[in-house]
Amino acid sequence: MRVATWNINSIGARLPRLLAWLDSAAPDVVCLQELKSTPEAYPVKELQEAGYESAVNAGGRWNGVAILSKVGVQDVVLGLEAGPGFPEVDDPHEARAISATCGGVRLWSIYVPNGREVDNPHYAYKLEWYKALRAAVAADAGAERPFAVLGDYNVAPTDRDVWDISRFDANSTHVTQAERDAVTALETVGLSEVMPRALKYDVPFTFWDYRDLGFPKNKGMRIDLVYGNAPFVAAVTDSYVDREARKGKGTSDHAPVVVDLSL
DNA sequence: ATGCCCGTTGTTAACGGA
Repeated sequence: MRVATWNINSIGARLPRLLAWLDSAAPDVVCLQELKSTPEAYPVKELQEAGYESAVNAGGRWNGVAILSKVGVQDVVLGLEAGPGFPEVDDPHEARAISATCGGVRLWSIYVPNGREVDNPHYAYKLEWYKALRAAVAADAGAERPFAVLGDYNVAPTDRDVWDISRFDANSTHVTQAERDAVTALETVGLSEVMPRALKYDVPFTFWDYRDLGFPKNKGMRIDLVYGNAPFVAAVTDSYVDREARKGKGTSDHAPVVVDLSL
């Protein structure tokens, strides 16, 4: 089974690129983030014609997550509301999480709040959101069924996971110890990271800013991550960041992360 | 070549992204 995660930065604008990538990479399941779509505008028919069922949590102009599957989508849950400790900071109805069971694997697609600046209330919201996520996934993480949380974590786990750490200051998000601790705290409930291969260069960045020739200069960040429970990690045969999908016109600013499983 | 931001909206400026 091949699963993937991709922040596509608008499913409306990205549909041609998405369909082409589904055809070439042929994943069984894809976790998508940043749909930037209303439920009505979500291209359910086009994706069906490509062979994928959709579970969708669409938030309109901002956010939005989905799970595409060729192997079924069962027991769909929208958001973190199902778990205790859902953060009440900012808008509690932002479309940032969805979970489903696909081909016997329980999967979450998450779009973690950006945080904006360390002194912005959105940063505290980001840390609260991580706490709620950990609580929400704890039971599945400890279970026997293969389980993984895939998505845009909006955190670079180490200094190596950004192109130049000296470009980040004390008010910069994505690289603070508190954010990194929030991610690694997922290990306390039984999850561990699946590290992808880079297809080029040493670090498998997943995001490059559109501005200032970010991609050609490889000024990237590794912020799209996969955490799985022990049965999921044991089944992994390969993982890589498909930076080819970042090339050319009309691309997302993120590249997909692909995980192959012997399931 | 991978090339000088992009997507959305009570749109023609503002906001968010990271």
